[in-house]
Amino acid sequence: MNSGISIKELAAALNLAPSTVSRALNDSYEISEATKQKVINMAEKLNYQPNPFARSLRANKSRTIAVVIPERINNFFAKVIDGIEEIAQEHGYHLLVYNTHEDVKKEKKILSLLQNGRADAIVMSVTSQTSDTSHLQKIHERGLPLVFFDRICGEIPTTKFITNDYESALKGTNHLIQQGCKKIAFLTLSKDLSITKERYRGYSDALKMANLTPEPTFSLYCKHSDEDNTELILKLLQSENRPDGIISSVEKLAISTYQAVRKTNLKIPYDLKIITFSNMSIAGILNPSLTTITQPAETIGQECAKLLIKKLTRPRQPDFLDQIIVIPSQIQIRESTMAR
Amino acid sequence: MNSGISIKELAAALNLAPSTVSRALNDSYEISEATKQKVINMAEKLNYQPNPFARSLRANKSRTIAVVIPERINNFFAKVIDGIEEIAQEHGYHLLVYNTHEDVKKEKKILSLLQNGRADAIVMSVTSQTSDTSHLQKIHERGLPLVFFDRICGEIPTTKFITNDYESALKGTNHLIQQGCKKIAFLTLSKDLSITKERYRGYSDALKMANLTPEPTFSLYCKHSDEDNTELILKLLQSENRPDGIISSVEKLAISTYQAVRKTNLKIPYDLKIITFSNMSIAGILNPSLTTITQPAETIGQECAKLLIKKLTRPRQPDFLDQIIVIPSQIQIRESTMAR
DNA sequence: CCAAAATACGAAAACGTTTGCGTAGTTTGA
DNA sequence: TCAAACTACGCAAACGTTTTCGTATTTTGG
Repeated sequence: MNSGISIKELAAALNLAPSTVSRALNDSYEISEATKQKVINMAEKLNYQPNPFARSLRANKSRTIAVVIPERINNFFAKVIDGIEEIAQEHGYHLLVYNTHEDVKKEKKILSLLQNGRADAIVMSVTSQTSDTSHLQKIHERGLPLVFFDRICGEIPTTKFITNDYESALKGTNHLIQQGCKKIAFLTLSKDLSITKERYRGYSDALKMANLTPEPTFSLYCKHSDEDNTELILKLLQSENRPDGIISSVEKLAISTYQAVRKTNLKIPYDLKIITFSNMSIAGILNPSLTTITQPAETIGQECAKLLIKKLTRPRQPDFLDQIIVIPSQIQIRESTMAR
Repeated sequence: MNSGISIKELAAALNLAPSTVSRALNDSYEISEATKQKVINMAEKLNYQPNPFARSLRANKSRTIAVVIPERINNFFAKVIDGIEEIAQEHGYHLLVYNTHEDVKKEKKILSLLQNGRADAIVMSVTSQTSDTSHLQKIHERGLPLVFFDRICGEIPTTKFITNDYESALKGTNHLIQQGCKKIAFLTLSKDLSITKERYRGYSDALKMANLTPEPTFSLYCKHSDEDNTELILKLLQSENRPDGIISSVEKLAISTYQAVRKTNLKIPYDLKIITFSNMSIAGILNPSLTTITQPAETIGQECAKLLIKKLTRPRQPDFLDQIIVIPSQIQIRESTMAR
């Protein structure tokens, strides 16, 4: 299989002890320059590659970060991972990536697997089903560095990275109001999600500030397949007292809304305006083009990774502060929220 | 850090030898049922988690598969990884995922890192820059199981999984011809890519069969940013002898085409018809909706993983055959290729 | 009833690193 | 000049598993 040579064989080829070779390769001050050069040259010549598992076993470090996301076919999460990977690679760290598929059972299973030290740290965004957080608590209590992003878990005292969910939702809703909307609906995945709560707060406060009352039926909690969501939204659009504006908490519900609108006689933005949290690059070529609240995905990933790397690579770092770091989104206004 | 208990401590708690505990946990026939139960119960009670690095070191296996892709923000690759992960998880395998960002230098660096046995196998899709394949050859010669999908490397004698690129491109081009196109352009990334060659062959043969001649200027090789691509396509569309049909080898060039068309007076499908290889779920809500050749992404991932797992989990498996396994795409006809 | 086989477990080595400790040989310092 | 310090390296243990080999005890069989 992995027929590489070991440090013993390398040492034998040099008539040196393995310990000397190890120190030479690790640039120890105890080894003379001459010897170091010899070792390095021979290592190059024989293509010596240190066995990562022996290293990990010895050092109790894996140089690996686990990333746990609820969805892979998602521009936001993909970009976050790109950001994490960028920083991780700079420091020689590898990424184990796990997709929970929005399934809390899978999330628990995966976190359980990660208890054994396979990864030095975990960066994750929880499932829309995650309300019981004992599995997360267990990981944190075990001392495994854990940070959250986007869909965070408030109960765990660690650092979380999010965008300005409240403010963006407030601004987004305000934008709809300014464009003339009176009956604004809020689309999201699950009540349990941190982002749902914050974004709903922003939505709700914006309505109140405009002396509009948030109707209960205008908050749509979608959990199922894209088809089911489209159906739900269609029903809302066909109801007697239909909304004239929509703010969507996640990208795919905006897509479902476009799908649903196609089955009606409604026209965006004339009969219905819509704004969504989204990292779609193609929002601009939808017809009508889609107004988005663009989350700083890569930056979030980079910041997560930077924090982890700092903790993992420097000696005696303190535990992560129980804090929420906010990186603001940018609203891109397009046709879907044009005033008539 | 990872303050779990070791098998020694577990053995001590049971007044047994570590070897006995190990055998008990691995359900060895040499251990009595009574002892097995005791061990299992105590392991549960003390939350014993075997150290994966000790195992890997001992067994020279990592239970890890490396996935190397050129782009993460891409529905096709995301779905393939989902497929790989599904099968891998069923067999207790973990996924290290690397994004080369279409950069062959990064590809080389990553493959170099993978030489040390960190992963038991590699499944990858090469960069659009990959023409020299020595780094891939080296991995293969080292005996590390390696399979390719989609963007394959013909020089390496191993198993490759692709879709019916030639046939799909042929059918897709034929479809354009049937819908009335006379001047059909072909968009792709790089001449070096396997998929480019096959899909171009299909495109070219379809033209010949219809007594049309493929014009050199109608083959667009895009390498740069989305903006540059849009510019390139725009120039093509504004040229004197502009195409009336486009078949795009990759999703994002179809998107760029939509972007470019927006800057002209052309109307899809009246002035220009377009079909593309794509795994976008939202092809249907583009305006006009986009005719696609949908690759069986999940299946490709699953098949890659199945093949690898078979080799990794069964004793004395032969090396992968030097063969290409074809899983057909499905053409979904939508508005973008409607006849006038 | 006793040799042979089967059962159930333990001791120790091995996987490939890194590192604490020991030590020749050399250099330093008063 | 001679003890002290330093230089440059080797020995061996340790990380946590799994597995080979060995063996005491029990069971089987003729």
